[in-house]
Amino acid sequence: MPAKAKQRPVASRTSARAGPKRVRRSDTGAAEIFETLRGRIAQQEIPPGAKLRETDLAKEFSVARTRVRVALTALEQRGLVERIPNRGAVVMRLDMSQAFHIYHLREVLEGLAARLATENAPAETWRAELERFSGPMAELVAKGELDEYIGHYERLRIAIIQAADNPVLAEMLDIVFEKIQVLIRRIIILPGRAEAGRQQHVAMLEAMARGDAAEAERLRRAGLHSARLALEKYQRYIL
Amino acid sequence: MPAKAKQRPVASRTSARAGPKRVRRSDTGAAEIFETLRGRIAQQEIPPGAKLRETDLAKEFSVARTRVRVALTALEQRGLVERIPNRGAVVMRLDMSQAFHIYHLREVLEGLAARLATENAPAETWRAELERFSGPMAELVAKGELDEYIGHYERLRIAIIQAADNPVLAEMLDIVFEKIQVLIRRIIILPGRAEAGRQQHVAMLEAMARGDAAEAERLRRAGLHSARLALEKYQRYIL
DNA sequence: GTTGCCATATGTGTTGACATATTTTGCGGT
DNA sequence: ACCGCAAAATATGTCAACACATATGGCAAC
Repeated sequence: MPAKAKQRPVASRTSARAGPKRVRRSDTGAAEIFETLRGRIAQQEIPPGAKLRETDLAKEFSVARTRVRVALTALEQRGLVERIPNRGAVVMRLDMSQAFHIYHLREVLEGLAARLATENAPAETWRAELERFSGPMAELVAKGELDEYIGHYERLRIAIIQAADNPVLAEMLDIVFEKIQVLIRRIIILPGRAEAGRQQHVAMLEAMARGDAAEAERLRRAGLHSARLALEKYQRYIL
Repeated sequence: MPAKAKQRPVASRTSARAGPKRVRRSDTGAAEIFETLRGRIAQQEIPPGAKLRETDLAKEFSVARTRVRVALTALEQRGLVERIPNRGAVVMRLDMSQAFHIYHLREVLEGLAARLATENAPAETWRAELERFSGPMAELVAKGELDEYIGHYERLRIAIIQAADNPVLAEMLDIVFEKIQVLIRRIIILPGRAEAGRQQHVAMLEAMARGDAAEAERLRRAGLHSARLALEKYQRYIL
């Protein structure tokens, strides 16, 4: 029974990755490369369609190409890059149909997370968040302070997933989230979307604060459903 | 510039893997090793806790160790094996808590699949399956012909996922399914479970045949919920 | 000036040897 | 007999060179 050694030496880039950083990897060092590239891809530091050359990456990270290769294999398995034989790895492009597919998934996965979180955590847990979303957040929205808004949004999302206490679910949400991270910023700026999302979160948090797990799930799903409809309506302005 | 069509030799294997066999791989040949090992692990041909030695596998498949390594990396990413530095890869053991976590996921994922399938496919699609589950299948259950029962069960599940037409969802269901494949056989033999499952499928198919997507989702979720309860009740007899 | 072909260059895929960590074996002491 | 320690054996991790496929650029023909 090997106790897992905590290792996360470098990598802290500008990126404020919030999700569960624990990724099943063992190959020494390759994990860092994987994480770094994953972050860059998720934030479109490396744009979709860009080629990732093994030799370049090997030089940049000062490692042998083998490790880069392992990292690329991992990225490929996660669906972040596509590897074409003898031609290299290109960053996956997110088309609209896939975005919808992912939103359907988010709907049920985050709904489940909300339900489990409500069931597992004491109801008081959500009081503070509820007040934040009721009061201060409304101002942030009104003032258009979207960065801070997104920050709180993210924190709540993480808290819910942690409270849900289901590692398999957490991993899957991580996989879908890293693919659409960039989309979220574009959806939030859609007309009325930020305020709508805030109100939906307030409603959900009220259900959670009173321990109504089924209703929390229903409301979370409804929220993401409406986000998907907004995406559909304004898709020409987004992608 | 002529676009070259890439054709990949489809590895037909003895194992009757039913799920979407399309796995994002590019490294030549490693895909076959991956698929083979995946099948063996899913069916417990290789038991949980067993060590997978790279050198042995390399000899068995007559390939260099590198390719085995790539395959093992893929298996690791899928959560089928755990790689311990300098000690090798061992087949993941499924403990009860993880089984419950996965069942929670199945509940929402297959529920979503049922809903989408109902929305996408014409209602008549499900007539034949409905009749099969209403009539012949009842006899199979009564006679204890569980192999054939499971076969039809599987076919329907695949058909629903295909009709749902959501590749991301299909992939995730594949990931969770390969982990608990063996559990399903053990659950089905629990007292009254086979017949209960059959009736639940009939109810769901009726909803699907009348195009009631929301109800189909609800019923599928209810079915898997009760399966999870059975698993919980009889867990001492299963693991 | 444009098109098709061939040589060169770049980058990926593969291999085998080497380095390092772990497990096993064997020996001697208590 | 039983432990402990050390050395051999075994298996994994790493690397650098080689083989092969694809893209690039120049040159000749029209």
